[in-house]
Amino acid sequence: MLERKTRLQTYAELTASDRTTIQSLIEQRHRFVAARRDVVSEGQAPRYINVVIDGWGCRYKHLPDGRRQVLALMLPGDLCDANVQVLRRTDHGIGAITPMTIAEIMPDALSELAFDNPRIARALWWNDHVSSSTQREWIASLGQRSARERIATLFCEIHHRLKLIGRCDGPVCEFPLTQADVADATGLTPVHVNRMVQDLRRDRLIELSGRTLTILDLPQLQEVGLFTPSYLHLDQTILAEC
Amino acid sequence: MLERKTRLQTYAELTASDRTTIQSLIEQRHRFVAARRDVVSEGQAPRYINVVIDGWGCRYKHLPDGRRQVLALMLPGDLCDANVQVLRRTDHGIGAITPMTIAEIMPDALSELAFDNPRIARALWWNDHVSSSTQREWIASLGQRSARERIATLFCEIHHRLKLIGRCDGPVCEFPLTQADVADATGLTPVHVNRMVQDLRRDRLIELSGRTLTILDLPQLQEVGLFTPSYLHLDQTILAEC
DNA sequence: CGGAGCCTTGAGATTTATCAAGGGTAGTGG
DNA sequence: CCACTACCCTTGATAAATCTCAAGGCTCCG
Repeated sequence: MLERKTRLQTYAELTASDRTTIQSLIEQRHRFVAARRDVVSEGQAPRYINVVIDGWGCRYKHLPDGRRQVLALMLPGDLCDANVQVLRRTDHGIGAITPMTIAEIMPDALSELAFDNPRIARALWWNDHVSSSTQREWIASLGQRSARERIATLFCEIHHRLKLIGRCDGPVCEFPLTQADVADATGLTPVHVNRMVQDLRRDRLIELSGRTLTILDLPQLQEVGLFTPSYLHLDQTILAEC
Repeated sequence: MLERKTRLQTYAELTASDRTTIQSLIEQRHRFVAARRDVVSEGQAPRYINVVIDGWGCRYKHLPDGRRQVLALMLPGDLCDANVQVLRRTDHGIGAITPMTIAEIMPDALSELAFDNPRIARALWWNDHVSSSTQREWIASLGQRSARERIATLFCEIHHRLKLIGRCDGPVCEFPLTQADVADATGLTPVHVNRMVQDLRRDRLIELSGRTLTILDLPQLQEVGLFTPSYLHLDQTILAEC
């Protein structure tokens, strides 16, 4: 099994004992969610803080008439809703794209931990900050980038995030999203996503088949997508080098 | 002068003494920013936490090639960047739309205050939560709503937010955004914004001229925009009734 | 009076969506 | 092992939404 590494552990110089504490918190309660089922449904009152141990998911939201928008991708190590205890009910859902393993943490246990341990508090802080920054980049993407640019950007983001958690084999990584998922994330039609993906293939920038994405020319793909990884704040993470 | 009311004061049952404390924090250091100038520039290292006392601003971001996206509107009472001390440099800017009065708060003073006072901490928490929720709604808007729907939604959001801070006179409110600003916020072209605004006028849903917006038929406008105010979490604020 | 900034309008191009159909593939049950 | 189904990807033709370019008008202010 791949090393389990929460995103928290990438955000601050945690000591061995910090990690053990977090690890034990994470191991207490696991939940398995089948592909295409909800981890947290829209409107549901959140009871736990969910940490993705394995599998891919997404945060999503529906308009009143049923149109669906993916708000963020959740990859292994991601913390779903650090601050959501305040909420009566969530205004969005979290869905599993692949089968997922989720660690459920008691909110109180985590806040206690953060209270006692400034390094962990800081890591949580950072986690929020990065997801907020990523949300902002998605707004810019949806507002300003063309279809081709959005898709290129999405591929770049995924590549960088997977690399950070050690789930990239050079230019190759897993890619379990369907083109319909990509459409929901980019605000495009599945048909149009398909055409743009084919363009990127034709230009020898990527290969995509099965559930595998290969980035043939990352610098070029980044240029096509006007992608700069700064919003992921990889530079301020400990694992930036891996 | 209009009552100064920070957004914080709408998020928790603050006592008179809490308010005095916040008030004194806010009164210590004021800054005036001319219209169309930056409050915080992109890439700048933030030194203070900025609270909007008066005037309208926006959070914005540029793509590498210069395209500009407005990420959020900043109205009186809004806290610009509660958590940004962690950052070396911001990945976005904050610009003044009208002349603005900004209170600059020392980050340390605020965190100390939050540490000592759980009600204020809770209010800060809420503030973050609402802006995050609003960001999510903007993602959904840009991804899924048509031009007409986005513009209707923007008008509705502004109306509700202004009403909350007591800056609506019935259906009438100030609206200092140019159509180019609306274009940057909705990811559209100024020309197209113009046409959609005219449609909404023609349908007797709004009036917009000078710097004044009148919503002639709010329920209908909300329906056109598929707008539901829940993401603003007005229901959980103290001032929901005003 | 002259600018500058903003709004408005028209014509035509481009991007993206819609509708419809066919093909591949993996898993399932007989 | 084969047939079948379900899900996904692909393609084409056409329509709709949005953008681009260009020009003119209005209003406010110096």
